[in-house]
Amino acid sequence: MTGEIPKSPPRRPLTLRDVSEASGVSEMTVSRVLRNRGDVSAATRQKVKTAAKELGYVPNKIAGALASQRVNLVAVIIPSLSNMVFPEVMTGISEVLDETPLQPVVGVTNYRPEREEKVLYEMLSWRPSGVIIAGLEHSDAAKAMLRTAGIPVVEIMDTDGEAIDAVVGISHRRAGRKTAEAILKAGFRRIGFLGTKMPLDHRARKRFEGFTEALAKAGIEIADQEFYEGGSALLKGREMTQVMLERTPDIDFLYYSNDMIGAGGLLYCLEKGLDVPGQIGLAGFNGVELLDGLPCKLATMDACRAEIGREAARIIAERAKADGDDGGGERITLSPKLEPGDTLKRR
Amino acid sequence: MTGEIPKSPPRRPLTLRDVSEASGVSEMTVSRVLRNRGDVSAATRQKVKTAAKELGYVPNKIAGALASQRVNLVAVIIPSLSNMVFPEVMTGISEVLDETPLQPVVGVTNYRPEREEKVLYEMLSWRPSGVIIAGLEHSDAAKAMLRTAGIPVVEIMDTDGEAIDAVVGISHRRAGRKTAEAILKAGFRRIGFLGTKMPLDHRARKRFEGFTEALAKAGIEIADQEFYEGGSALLKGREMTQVMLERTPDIDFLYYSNDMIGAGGLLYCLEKGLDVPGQIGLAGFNGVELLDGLPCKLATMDACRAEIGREAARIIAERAKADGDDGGGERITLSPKLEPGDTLKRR
DNA sequence: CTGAAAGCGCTAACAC
DNA sequence: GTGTTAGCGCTTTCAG
Repeated sequence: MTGEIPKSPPRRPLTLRDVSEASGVSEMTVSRVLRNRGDVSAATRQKVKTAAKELGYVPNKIAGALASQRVNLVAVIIPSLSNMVFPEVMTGISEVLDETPLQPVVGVTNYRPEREEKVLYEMLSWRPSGVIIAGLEHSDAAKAMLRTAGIPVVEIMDTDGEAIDAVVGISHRRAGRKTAEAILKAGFRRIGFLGTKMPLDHRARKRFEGFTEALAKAGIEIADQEFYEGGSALLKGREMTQVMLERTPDIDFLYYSNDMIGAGGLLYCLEKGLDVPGQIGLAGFNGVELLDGLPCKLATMDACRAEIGREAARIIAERAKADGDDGGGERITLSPKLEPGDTLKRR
Repeated sequence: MTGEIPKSPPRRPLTLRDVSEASGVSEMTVSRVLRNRGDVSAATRQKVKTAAKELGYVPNKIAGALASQRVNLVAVIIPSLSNMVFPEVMTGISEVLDETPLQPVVGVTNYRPEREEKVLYEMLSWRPSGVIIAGLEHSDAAKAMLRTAGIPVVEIMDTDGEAIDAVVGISHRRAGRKTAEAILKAGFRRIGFLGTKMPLDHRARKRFEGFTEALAKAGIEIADQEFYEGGSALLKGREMTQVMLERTPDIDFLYYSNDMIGAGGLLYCLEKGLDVPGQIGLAGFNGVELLDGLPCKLATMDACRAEIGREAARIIAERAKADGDDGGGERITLSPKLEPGDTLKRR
């Protein structure tokens, strides 16, 4: 396509040696300058820096990592980027790692265990300094890899279960329970559940279990339930709500497994002119920012996403600094607050 | 904290040599088996595979990459994860790269050039097989790095400007222009603009420029404008809309620089009982899925996000396979379609 | 089909 | 302060 190459760009990437020759300083000293390591006289330091900049030298971290047996990468393995939850976790992680030499590298599993296993294998083969991974449920092979990797592992989001090493999260069972208790206390009795079909979203499942368990304790059963898969969550929330209200007209509360479908349901109820929460109450889960812009505030429970990211990163950073000679097995359980908004309190 | 280590996990990660000794096969042959390279007898192949699995060997890609001078990583550099747009681009990229040995690695710049420069430097130091980077505006240093890296570079999202190598995107100037033309054609005349304050979001700026340019051609000026920064976009859209409607009551159209604030504005107008689009028309930009769940469909223009990701990945993948001996400089301009929805056509 | 030798580009550990 | 010498764990190349 293109005729001839204009200015021939160096086909071979530059090496330390090139900088060494250009500056008349030994490779070793160049290396020292570029890493701010050891004492180098201001004069040579300057010479080297100039030469490196002029050549446009970019160090080869591959060689550096192999020689030093140190990789400043943290593997972050999450199920998805497309709901607002994981980007916020990432924000928390970056916030902390930005203060350190560590750098996050993200892998996405799409909630599929085989995929998780593969992504994990791939990332571990780069010998990262630590792993932050969503959830406590992993294939046996994945668990084995994490255990034998010999690096800090922080499982995040969920604390209901056995951890491999450290954990930072909330109890989703408890979150479900607390929400149910608040709903009952507000006087609602005919309660419907709306959620994702995903059998692999263990956290949604645990919330559901905690929820039904608390209802059962009060002698109440879910009055109706509806699940969805794919598509626009807002639209699905709207549609499922319509279906449920038509199928079970005497229902007086709708618990959504996430805020997005909850928001869709809320918009639907409002459009239909239903009295919220007089006639029907609603609650979601996550505490997404989006809710602030809705006509009325959906009850929700903040999942502490940024905080979880920050804590997980802090654990990795501390252990990376301590270089393995300290403990491990930290367990941090955050307590999500129920935010009743305008859709839960019966007036 | 922990007492004594239970089963001592191998402090030293396993090497090819460990597998070699365990299987009684030379390192070289083990390497061949593990990479499916060259001919190896079924018998030894089996021996090696078993040994590797039993030991839980994970190859060291650092050493592999250094030796082979090949890294199957693609650097993807984007401004943000927290609006729906880049996650969708990522989806497109993954979709294509999943069929190849290449793997995307994401870096986030938060719309800051210094940050972009640093992230780019960091990623290039891992010697990736290609770079996909958002936008055409980069610091001189960043441009120099991209040019001298000697790997395929695809700049995405935007085609209004000079490219370093390949480009895949839409013309945001044209998008702004087309939207303005449609608005004028529908009969609106007192038009307000609402957007982000970010001076560094060049694509939003170009849309704005194209928009005002098309209006000017019809002898019309923006009647009012309002900008925001940070916070919940939905809420900001609502607030800005209120401000503008109060300040400029005779306004008859609101053009939002993104769908999220547009959705907030739409909800506000609907709540106020305004006749949309009879009394006031609205339009956003991006074509986010969320709009499907709104009470009425906001006019928008699809930014072809997934498609852009797919095309960019395809270019990198093809050139990686061709190993540099082919062209470069591809230029793909996608044409976003205006989706008039329910808020643009005057009835 | 299998193995031995020679690096990949850098840094740790010592000399000077 | 600065230079020298060995590798890091793998793959390339070339011999059997």
